[in-house]
Amino acid sequence: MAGPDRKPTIIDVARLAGASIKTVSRVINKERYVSPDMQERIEKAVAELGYQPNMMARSLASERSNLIGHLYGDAGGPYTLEIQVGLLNRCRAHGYHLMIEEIDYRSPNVEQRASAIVNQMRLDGVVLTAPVTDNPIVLRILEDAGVPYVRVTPQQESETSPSVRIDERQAAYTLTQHLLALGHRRIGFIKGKANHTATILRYTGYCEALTDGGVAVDPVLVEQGEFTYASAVPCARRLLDQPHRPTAIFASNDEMAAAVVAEAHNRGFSLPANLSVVGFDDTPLAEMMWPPLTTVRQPVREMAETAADILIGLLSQRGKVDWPKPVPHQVLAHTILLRQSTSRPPGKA
Amino acid sequence: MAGPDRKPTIIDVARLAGASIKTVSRVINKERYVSPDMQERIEKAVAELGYQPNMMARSLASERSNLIGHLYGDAGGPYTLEIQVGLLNRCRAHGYHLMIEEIDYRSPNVEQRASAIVNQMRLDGVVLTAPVTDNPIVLRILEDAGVPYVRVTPQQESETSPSVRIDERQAAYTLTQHLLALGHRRIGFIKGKANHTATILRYTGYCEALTDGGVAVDPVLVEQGEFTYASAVPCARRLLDQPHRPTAIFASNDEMAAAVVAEAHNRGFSLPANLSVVGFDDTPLAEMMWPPLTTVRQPVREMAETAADILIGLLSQRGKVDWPKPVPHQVLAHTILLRQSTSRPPGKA
DNA sequence: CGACGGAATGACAGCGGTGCCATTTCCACC
DNA sequence: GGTGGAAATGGCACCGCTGTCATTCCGTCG
Repeated sequence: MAGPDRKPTIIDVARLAGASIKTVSRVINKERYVSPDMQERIEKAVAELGYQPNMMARSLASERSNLIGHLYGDAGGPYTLEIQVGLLNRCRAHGYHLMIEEIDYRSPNVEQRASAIVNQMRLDGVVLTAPVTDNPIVLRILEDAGVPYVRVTPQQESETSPSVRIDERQAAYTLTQHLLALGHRRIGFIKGKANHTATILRYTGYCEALTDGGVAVDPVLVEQGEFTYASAVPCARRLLDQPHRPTAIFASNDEMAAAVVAEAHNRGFSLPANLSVVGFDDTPLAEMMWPPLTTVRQPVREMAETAADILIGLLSQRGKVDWPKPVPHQVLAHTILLRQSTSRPPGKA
Repeated sequence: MAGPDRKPTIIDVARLAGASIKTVSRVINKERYVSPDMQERIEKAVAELGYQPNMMARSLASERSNLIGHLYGDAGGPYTLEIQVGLLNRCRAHGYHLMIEEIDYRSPNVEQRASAIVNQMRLDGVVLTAPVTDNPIVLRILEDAGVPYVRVTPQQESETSPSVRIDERQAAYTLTQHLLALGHRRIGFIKGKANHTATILRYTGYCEALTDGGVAVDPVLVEQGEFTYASAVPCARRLLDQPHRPTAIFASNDEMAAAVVAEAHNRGFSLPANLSVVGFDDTPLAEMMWPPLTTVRQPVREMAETAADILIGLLSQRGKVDWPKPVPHQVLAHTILLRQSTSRPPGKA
């Protein structure tokens, strides 16, 4: 109980176990060439002292920080949170710690900030989520610093870094087909934020499904939103107030779908009888709203876990060449969730 | 362009600027006693080399990690995310980095894990959110390690650590009063997870308001939920299927309120005409559902920012006694948000 | 004019580990 | 019995920075 007040160091352990610090280090790091006897003595000493290796010292000496960073752009949403949960799961399992950094990708000093994050903290690896995934400055900094990174993004697969995604185009295609199959012909669409890759892919899927189904894409039925509830309200209004209004609306994410639903309720429509609505993402909101929303589930958590696995897998074999060729790309399965916000269009019972 | 390949160190800067590394260190740390001339030379050298101090080395030498941890229990929800956004804001502003760690407070090795997090990473300070705030093991470890922490929790204020909260009892009281003022007399209540402090306080506020308003608390109208949508579904059913059913329902959080709303819709009720519903927290869901939910807004982000401020404020004056006496406790203002899920009870127009 | 105090700078020893390179011990094998 | 090599251990420099304690260089003051 007496003993020195400060935290025990490896030296204390070595002394107590009657070994050299180097040998203690070996035990801590599970290296080979330690006799069972010695190992036991050292482990006992560690336990007795409650010794915990100092990460800082470890990192300094070994050039490995055991830190993984999550760089993301828009603070918000359940998406980011799910990503973190997934990352955390894997980090914990593999002895890494997670450092999260929001980065304003529009700000003029992204460069400075990204560089500070990466270089000062000496992150071992980084996971990027949209829209940071598309920022060339950030990517360059990571490349320059030689920090491996994995991107979680629906974007075009790249030669230089691994990525994890679902097939967003296909998902949107299938979801649109579902509406067509129900008999809808006038299907409104609310796009996401301009320039986001997801926006483009989801819209493409919608267009292709219509075309393949023999329905022309009508620009009057396409609105530009920004992935937020508020942004979708005016879109929903314009769509619903048209004289010849759509019988179904495909919103590019669940939040915007919620806005459509709210506007429909406001007008006294009964859903889905008067109007079918579908969203995208399957955020918690989707099943909490009324009627529960037909949408497509993106396995966000699994995607994050996969990203972490790829990253950690690489880190563990560092010293090799940069990336295995070809660079790994994972496409995870999505799920179309048919809930109660869709039905046959009015008059086509 | 040529130059050494490795990242520049303080030594390179010193050499280039013709100064000692100690002086460079002074400039980096904005210490006093550096001549303007010297300062300029060094800053120029730093810029030229793109020098970034190595946090690991810094931490090791200075015994300060510039790391703040967020320890939380239940992965989920917009709450955790908002907290992180708030913390991140402050961390960024003050040069700290945020390390997030989920900790399973029920697991048998909480102790080991909490200790590992705190001691290995040498966190400078920690912010706790419920329900980790109430875990004596974790608290003890923090105390033992001498790591200052701030709790974001409605719980009883403690002598030993600062806290940030809103007056949950009062908020619930006011919200209940609102329902009473509208003319409701049979007001159902769905409690949160047992043993959570918030659960108790919200329920207490409800009971007190009823009593003060001359209405007896009817146990038939009180259900036990767990703060989740799913847990509230059966509660809502029991409440709504009673022969003499309540005209209003107070759910202990927004998610559970959403469940009530969904069940009401299922029964073809029109809201709020047939049933008033209120929630608690003002999660994004509250304004995205239909009808938009009357609830009480907890300024979660500000609470996190306040917690961070308290913590950082303390860290900056380290070397003093532990905590200033008395330990700071902040109570932030909540806001009752009257939206469209409440109205006079049927028949009392 | 010498003493003295503050400003400006530097030397050097750690902080607590790991990497690299001995060194010692112990066998197996010829 | 000599020898080569793997197993087991230790010594020590060093990772990149800060804390502590000189040291130098003034300007001021009695």
